[in-house]
Amino acid sequence: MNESFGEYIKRLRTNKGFTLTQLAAKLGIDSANLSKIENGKREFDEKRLNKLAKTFSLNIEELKEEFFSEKIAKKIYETNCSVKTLILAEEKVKYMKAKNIKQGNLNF
Amino acid sequence: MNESFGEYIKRLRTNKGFTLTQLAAKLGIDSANLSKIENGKREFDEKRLNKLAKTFSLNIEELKEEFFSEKIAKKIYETNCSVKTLILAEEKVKYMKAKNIKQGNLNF
DNA sequence: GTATTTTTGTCAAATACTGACAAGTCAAAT
DNA sequence: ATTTGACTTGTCAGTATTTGACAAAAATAC
Repeated sequence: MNESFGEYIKRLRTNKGFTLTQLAAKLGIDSANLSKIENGKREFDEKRLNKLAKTFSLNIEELKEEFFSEKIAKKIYETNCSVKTLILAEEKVKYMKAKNIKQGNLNF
Repeated sequence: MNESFGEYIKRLRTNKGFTLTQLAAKLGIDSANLSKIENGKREFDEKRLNKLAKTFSLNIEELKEEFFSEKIAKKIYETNCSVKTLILAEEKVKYMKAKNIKQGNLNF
């Protein structure tokens, strides 16, 4: 069990026997774009998560986990950061949360 | 020791007794923008990291750690994800690396 | 072979980001 | 009270990035 979000969608789609065109229609996008999404050349738009969940009867929370973990993974991958950097990042998140709870804003 | 990247810059600057205008000039930006950066309302452009390091005689690697950890932290914060999601993300990073070493591309 | 499915290239439109400028607040000095 | 300097905020045009659509090519199935 290890795959990109695109591969995840592709697996769901083929398991159900859908073509790109069929699923794309359900999601409200072009089949060419869906192809790119599955192959990691485009991003899946967050606003379509609900349609995706509905189509495959997925728990929306689990789906979001899959989706957001991908976003974070990309960031980690693209910055090519070390474990040390990750730990620092988690500390910063705590700091952000503490600060924004106090101040009630979203600045960061 | 816990601060945002903006606060980090501000601390460096004030410790040296620089004004916004002075540091901004060294970095090649407007003082108004530097103010926004320090207050978390703008992003610091990666291409200016070297000038920043030089100005304050910082180790560029440590500076990058500070910089990239912030980027990752923001992603984590903005997706409001759980620890579980983070663990999943790290697995995905491993997967990405393994896959792209094999395939030699950067698609994800 | 043809038909269907998938992938790729390209483009304009939409979106987001950047740096600069002007105008604003504020505190300290005179 | 006015001026000065440091900092902050709002706005805006220019830039860069991302998006969805269409056409065409490539791969797969029949």
